[in-house]
Amino acid sequence: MDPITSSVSAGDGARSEPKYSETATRILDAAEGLFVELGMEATSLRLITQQAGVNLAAVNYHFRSKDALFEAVFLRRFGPWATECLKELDTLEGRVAAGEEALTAEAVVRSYVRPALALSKDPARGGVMFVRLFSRVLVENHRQLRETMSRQYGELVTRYTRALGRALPGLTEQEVEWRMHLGFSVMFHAFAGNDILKVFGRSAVSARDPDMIVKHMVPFVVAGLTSPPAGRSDR
Amino acid sequence: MDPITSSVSAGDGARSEPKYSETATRILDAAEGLFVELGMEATSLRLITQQAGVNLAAVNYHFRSKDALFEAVFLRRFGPWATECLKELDTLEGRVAAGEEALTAEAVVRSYVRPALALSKDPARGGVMFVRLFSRVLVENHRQLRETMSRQYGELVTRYTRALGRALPGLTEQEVEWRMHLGFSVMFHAFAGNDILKVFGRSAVSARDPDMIVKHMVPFVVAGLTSPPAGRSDR
DNA sequence: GTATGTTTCAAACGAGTGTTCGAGTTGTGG
DNA sequence: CCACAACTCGAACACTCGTTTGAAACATAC
Repeated sequence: MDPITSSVSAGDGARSEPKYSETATRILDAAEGLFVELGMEATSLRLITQQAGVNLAAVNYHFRSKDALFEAVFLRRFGPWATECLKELDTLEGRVAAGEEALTAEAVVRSYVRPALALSKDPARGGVMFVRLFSRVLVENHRQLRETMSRQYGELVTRYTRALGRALPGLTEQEVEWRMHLGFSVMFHAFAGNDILKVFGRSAVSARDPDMIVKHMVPFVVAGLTSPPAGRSDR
Repeated sequence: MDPITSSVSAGDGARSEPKYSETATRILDAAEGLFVELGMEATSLRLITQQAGVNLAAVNYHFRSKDALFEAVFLRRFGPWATECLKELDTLEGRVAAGEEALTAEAVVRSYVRPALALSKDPARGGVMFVRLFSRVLVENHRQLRETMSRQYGELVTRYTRALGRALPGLTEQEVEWRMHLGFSVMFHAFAGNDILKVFGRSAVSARDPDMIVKHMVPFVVAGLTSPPAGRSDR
């Protein structure tokens, strides 16, 4: 029987983290690094399997297709991150409801930065790979993956928009969405190290220490989010 | 004789905008759109030449190779943008020296946003294509292109760093570089429409009107740039 | 007219792509 | 021991890829 259906859907309708066999894991690990470094199109299955030390046909056996492999590589990291984000939001909103904390933009930002930071510092969960992969997904056009994301993780963005809206009263819904977009964008690309200075060969900065990144990025993002509303009219 | 050497280097050592034959231009136009939409690796020369209505071999005749074509596609837009940015910086610094204007972060930001905005609104110069292409170059790894950039356009980033440093006294050189990186990153990805909400299928926002983008992005970036320095210590 | 240099074109080249297939191997329960 | 499923493996399939070639078409100058 093919191992795909047995691992991805674990029975009920709830989202679940599939367990992978050792071979499948080796493939995922190798593919992750190569997708991040070379991009999905430029990475061949032969390179992946060679680096993973498995047979070429194993990819199609375990993942059906290259596209499905990419999706699996991404979701393996994205799932846990999203789960942790929702948990952070839960506790934050709990504390706010209990009057123990104010719902500030910084608190919201930290609730999604913290899981990303934890991931970045944990090599066992892919380290900085996930963020770099995400920054690629933002720019490239993985239609199939986007469908999965909007189907399975729509709740995430809905809840963040609502929380940010409450943290930033005085802003229209459109303005909130704009700042969400900009704030998340900065985080992922900053973590991923997509540095303009690097493109120009002036990369003294990107020391790639995740703590350093957070230190510089969070104040930047918070300042952007909390800046006074843009001009009143719509032109 | 091959037309490459005759167009790219126009004699002296100065950077020059090469003139392209009609066939070469058709190729550049088609390639630009496809590289932006599909990425360089996923775009085949056959697709480009078919869409451009030229023979397949024309690419290698006019541009030597696919890699060189990509570089040409990018530099055709980047060159004019960089030139205009330097011009804006010149006039800004001139007015500052004459005491007619203060050197604010916003003025610096606008000096690189304005050329990008002008480009985005001018279909004859590629419209929004250039910014989207740049956002891809930020994420992907075009080694050859990066060498060209750092060789030919190092001045651009040097001058911006210096200007921003003067506009933001009180910041260390490292902090200035960090904010440069973050500020430019936001601009390109915002213009390019690399929207997180879009990935999740909640894309009510990205109306893609360049003026709208500027309206929301500039205050965000300026607020981030001018925010108080991060914590004093280095941890 | 011929000669010369530039540009186009159809066809092919060899290498590399994702995917499939069927035989082989391994491991587990009866 | 056997049957049966899960898994691995080498070989092949049917393409597509970027690039090259050599002959034709075109332009320009003498």
